[in-house]
This record gives sequence, structure tokens and C-alpha cells, in this order.
Amino acid sequence: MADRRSPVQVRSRAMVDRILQAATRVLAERGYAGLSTNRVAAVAGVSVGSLYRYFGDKDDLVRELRVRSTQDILGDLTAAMSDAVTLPTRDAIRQVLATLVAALQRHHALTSALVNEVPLGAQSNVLPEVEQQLGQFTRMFVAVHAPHLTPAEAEARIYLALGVTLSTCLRIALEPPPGIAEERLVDLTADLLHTGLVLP
Amino acid sequence: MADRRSPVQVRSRAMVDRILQAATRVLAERGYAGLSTNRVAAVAGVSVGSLYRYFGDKDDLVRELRVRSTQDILGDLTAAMSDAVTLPTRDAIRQVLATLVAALQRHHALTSALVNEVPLGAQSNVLPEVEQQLGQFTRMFVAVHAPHLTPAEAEARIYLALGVTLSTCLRIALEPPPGIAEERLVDLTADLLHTGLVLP
DNA sequence: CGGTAAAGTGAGCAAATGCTCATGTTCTAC
DNA sequence: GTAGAACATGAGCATTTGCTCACTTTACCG
Repeated sequence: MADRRSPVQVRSRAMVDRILQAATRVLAERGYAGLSTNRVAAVAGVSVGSLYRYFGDKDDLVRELRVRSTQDILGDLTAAMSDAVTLPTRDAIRQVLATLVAALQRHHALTSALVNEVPLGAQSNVLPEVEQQLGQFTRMFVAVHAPHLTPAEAEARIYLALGVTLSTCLRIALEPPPGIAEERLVDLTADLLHTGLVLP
Repeated sequence: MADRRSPVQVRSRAMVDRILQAATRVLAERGYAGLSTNRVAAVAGVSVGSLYRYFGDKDDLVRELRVRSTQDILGDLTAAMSDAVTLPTRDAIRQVLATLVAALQRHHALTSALVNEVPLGAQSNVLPEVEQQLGQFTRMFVAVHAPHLTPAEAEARIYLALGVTLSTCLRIALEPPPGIAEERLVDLTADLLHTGLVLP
């Protein structure tokens, strides 16, 4: 097994990137079933041995794909969330939704494969970090706008709001309906969340 | 390959059931990755050859699992939908949601595995038949209660309502939050759909 | 330089998988 | 009873998979 990981030279850093790119392509083109380490290495123009020098495991490779895209999305999301605090509630929600949709869309192929192809095993939700980050946002709004709710009622609303937000943004980003402007969908969703779950 | 399928004696009919049961168990316990035809046959206490007599293919087996659970869910759903036509809109929505949640819950292990483990390949949405059936219901309500909407606006609302309905029911059935009554969640969701997407 | 560590290679192994087929058993109908 | 159809078996083949390891090449540094 030897001492895996952590490339230090430029050359190897580039290789890690090429491997991840190749993995993304293979995942998008042939699904998780077609994602063999041999194939990824071949597509990357690299030998399997090299792949196993930087990724101890096939799962490790997939995990890294997930981490990278998640971090990228999270970056956008937190930025949008800090911008949003100064806006009126409905606009804040709208902006966060729009940002999330755009971020998901930017990684369309990868996100789609990660959501639809890769089995999640034990854990149940996709993009748990994104969900957690959105959770803080939602919690804040509910606390501010509906302080009279019992804790259980508040939790129920947060649970639903989170589910609706994530699933709807994913759907808009990955399976947009033909002939409907995505902006309009985001608007409607923001209204839905605002008047239906955040307000009392 | 020979002439697959269609058991005519009781013995073989029973075997088909045992195979499907075993497949469900294996899928729930070891995920899609662990679903090998050899293992299913072993768990069913049957030889691989017998499995291949009635299921031409591994995909065929999974497809059959999907078909059976889908049909069961669809049965409940259509019944609930005909009962619901006499109810006030909000109650109708509530009842359909509750029925869907209950039906999904009844097949908890299988549905969970089918949704989270099995890759869908080309098609993008899970439970397409259920979605289509719900679509008719939603379309009807939107047409009745918001006839003044432009077609595009109506389509946008239907698209969102369908997504919210399916994803929320799946989430309530498969990952219910601790300490919150599912009934309350269904109520809130019904309100959300009613006032947010069906009404003008 | 030249030596050492890092980077990179690829044949190939052990295990698993999907599936077949030659063989045997049980049922049904006459 | 017996022919023949339906049912059932499981050893095993061909292929693929994840991964290793003995080895070569490249970069770095005194």
C-alpha cells in the first residue's frame, strides 16, 4: 500500500486534477457502474498505479469528487448568504435559491451523476454540508419571523423548508422543464417558502 | 437462453415470489452493489439457473421489483384520488399526501433502496408512473382554481407542485425527523401546496 | 555530478460477477 | 404407466474488477 497521497511536485498535482477530470467524464458518460479505476486511469492517460498513489481507494476517488464540488457550491452559497442579510426576507430567499441553482448547474454533469448514480450507502441525504448550511439560514428566518411557534412547530417548518429548497433547486438545475424560465421557477419557489413556511 | 418467463405451475410461481423477496432483502441489506444474482439465488434458497429461467436478466429482476411496488402504490393512490374528489380542495390534497406517505412507508426498505441505491441510468425521475398520476390530480386542481393563469404560469406551478409533493412525501416516509408527528408534516405540506401553488 | 526521493508504469493476480448448459427431477395428461 | 413438458440444479466459463508490486523515469539538491 505504501504512503499514499499528497502530491508535492507540480507534475503530480496536475495528474491528480487530470484523474479527477477523467473520473467526472467517465461518471457522466458511463454511470457509476462504468466507473472502474482502470477506465479512469486510461481516460486520464495515466497508469492505474499512479491513480492508487494518490487515491488509496476507489471510494476515496469518488469522495474527493464530492468534496471538491461541494466546497465549490458551499463557497457560492455562503457568499450569497452574507449578501442576503441586508435584503428584505423574500429577496434574500430568492437570491440564495438563485445562487444555489446556478452553482448546481455549473457542475451539471457531476452533480447529476453524484445524485442519480452514486449510491450513498449509510447516509441518506445528498449534499449534507449544503443542507446544513441552508439549515442555518432557514433557522434564522424562522426564528426572526415566527418566534411565537413552539419549538416542535418551528422544527417541522425548518425540516420541510430544507427539503423543499434542496429538492426543488436540484430539480430546476438538473431537470428544468422545457419552455419555462428558470427565473420564474425560482421566484415562485421563493414565494412558496416565504409565505408558506417562514411567515406565521 | 431458451424460452424464459411465465411460470404456470404453483411451485414455480412460489419460487418467483421467493426470488423477489430475497432480492428485496439483499437490496436493503447490502445495497445495489451487493445485489448479485448468485447471492439473491442463495438467499432465496434456489439455484441461479432457476432465477435465470424467470428473469432473463439482472436488470429484469430489478425492473420487476420496481413494477410490483409501483403498482401497489399506484393502487392506493388512485383509490385515494377518487375518494378525494368529493372533499374540499385542501382536504383532498391532504388525503392524497397522507395516502402516498403511507404507501411509501409500507415499502420502506424497498423504496429506500430503489431511490437511494439503484442507478436510474437514462431516465431521470424516480417513480415516473406515480409522478404522472399525481400530475393529473395537480393539473385538475390548478385548472379549477386558477383558470386565469397563462398556460406557462400554470405549467410552472404544476411542475413545482409535483416536485414538492413527491420529494416531500418520500422524505417524510423514508427519513422522518425525530420528535415531529408525520401527520403534522403532511398537514403543513398540504397547506403549502394549497395556498402556495394551487390557489391564484 | 550523483544520489535520493518522488513520480510514474503496467503486467497480472485474486476475487467476484453475470450467465449458460448439460443433467436431473417433478408434474400433468392421456 | 408413461411420454413429454415444465421445473430445477449447480459446476463452471468468460469477463471484469479493484488493487499490488517490481520496476523505470523524472525532479530536486548538496
